[in-house]
Amino acid sequence: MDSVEGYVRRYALDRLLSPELLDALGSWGRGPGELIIRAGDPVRDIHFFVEGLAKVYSTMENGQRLLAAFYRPFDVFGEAELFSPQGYTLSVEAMSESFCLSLPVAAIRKTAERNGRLFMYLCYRMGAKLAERVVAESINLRYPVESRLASYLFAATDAAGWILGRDDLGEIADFLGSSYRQLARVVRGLRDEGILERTRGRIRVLDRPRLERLAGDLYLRPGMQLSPQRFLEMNIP
Amino acid sequence: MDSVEGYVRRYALDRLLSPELLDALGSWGRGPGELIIRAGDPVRDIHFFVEGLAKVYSTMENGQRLLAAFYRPFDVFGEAELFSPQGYTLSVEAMSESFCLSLPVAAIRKTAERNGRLFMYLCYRMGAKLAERVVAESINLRYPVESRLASYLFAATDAAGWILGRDDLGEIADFLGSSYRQLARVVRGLRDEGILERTRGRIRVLDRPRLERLAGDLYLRPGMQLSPQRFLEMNIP
DNA sequence: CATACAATAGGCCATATGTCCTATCTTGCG
DNA sequence: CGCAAGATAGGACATATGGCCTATTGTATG
Repeated sequence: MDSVEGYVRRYALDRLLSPELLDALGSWGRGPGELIIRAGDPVRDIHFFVEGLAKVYSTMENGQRLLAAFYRPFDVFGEAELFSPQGYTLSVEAMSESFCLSLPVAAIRKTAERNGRLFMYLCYRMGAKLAERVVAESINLRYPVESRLASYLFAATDAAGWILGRDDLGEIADFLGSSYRQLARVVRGLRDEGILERTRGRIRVLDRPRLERLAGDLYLRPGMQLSPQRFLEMNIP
Repeated sequence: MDSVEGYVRRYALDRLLSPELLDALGSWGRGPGELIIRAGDPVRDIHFFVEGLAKVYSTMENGQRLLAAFYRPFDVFGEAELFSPQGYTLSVEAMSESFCLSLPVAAIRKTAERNGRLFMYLCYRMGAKLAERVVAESINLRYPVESRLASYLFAATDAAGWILGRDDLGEIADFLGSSYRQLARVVRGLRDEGILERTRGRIRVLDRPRLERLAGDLYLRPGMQLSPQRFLEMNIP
């Protein structure tokens, strides 16, 4: 973990934000399992995600959830709701020790005229997120639960194969839009094939390469994303 | 159909765009079944959709498609790819006589510093589209083909119940992420219940209220969208 | 340690959907 | 008119998935 100034430098936020906005930056951390954003809460800030691993999901009226994506730094949360009076659409949950810089929406609105670069970056980032959603949607709809579980495990396990965060099978079924029953079947199938093992109720991935081949390449498509610095270099003459 | 100036006035584009960008506006129309945007084409313009009905879909490597949304004026197409070097992500197809104003990306980049309002509006619109995608995704994943077909028909039929555009059952199955076989079964079910009829291969909706109840409320959620004018009024002091 | 509760494991059956195949129907064209 | 290509209708069967239920295991708590 670094200081606010350290993160500002690391991600060139001083080239993205006007001085007033730099002054308005707050900062805070969350531990595994804690919420960074709760869907439905009023939108007071947008958040720059600078440290950790987070998952993003929606919650339907009946309480069912659906995993949207995993995010790693650098990224932005809550920007989609910048002009929405409805509150946050998605919940964001830390899966490891995480750290954010927050920027009050009120400050953004007040200084909008002087922060064209921020809006350009947000346009870039939201455009990319839209494209990601389309890919994820196609895959979610057409691939079996096995592929979706493989994607989930591929993105959400550490090097030793243990799942990050504290989700049990029920939670994972929920996130994947599957039933507990079906997920249990699929887990057994993967276990029988030696791709993972279950020790005291915990899932551990044994054969990461094979898991990747099963995964529909859903989450965490790597390297497609520009930091603010690279974005500015490529788009501001 | 109106003149470019007429549309500019109608949607207050002169308050959204700098004079250089207003001058750079082009215009063109498309008939039913014609493409407004072809996925993969290089991104030369963003498009303001001012007249007609259009559907937006993605195409996967294997040729399968997936319907993303139906759009009516006012809306923007191609803005998600404004900063993307990858070409358009989605295809947009006119379903009725349609008309667009196009704005060259090169002109936007050149005048970016003077067009903060455009970027703000695009942030607003993309944020809303992201939220829509999340809702559509949950519904697509958890609702049966029957609901998705109901949504499709609800959004894509005229007052007399005839389907707009020239899609046959095969195309619709493709768009809904279903098989032809399953879609045919579902169509028969709806026909047996008197919700629609089939005359010489054409589908016609008979009982729109019942169809709406079946639909997962997927496409065309109404009234949630601000024109540029209303957006500016609410967000620019 | 004993109990209670939550999570896991898996049987059983119904439904939704996909794949393959064949017959019928439409439509454009010679 | 009569044929050929494409679209539609539907049977037969396999797979994916969901819902319900029961037994077992793990864990927290008194």
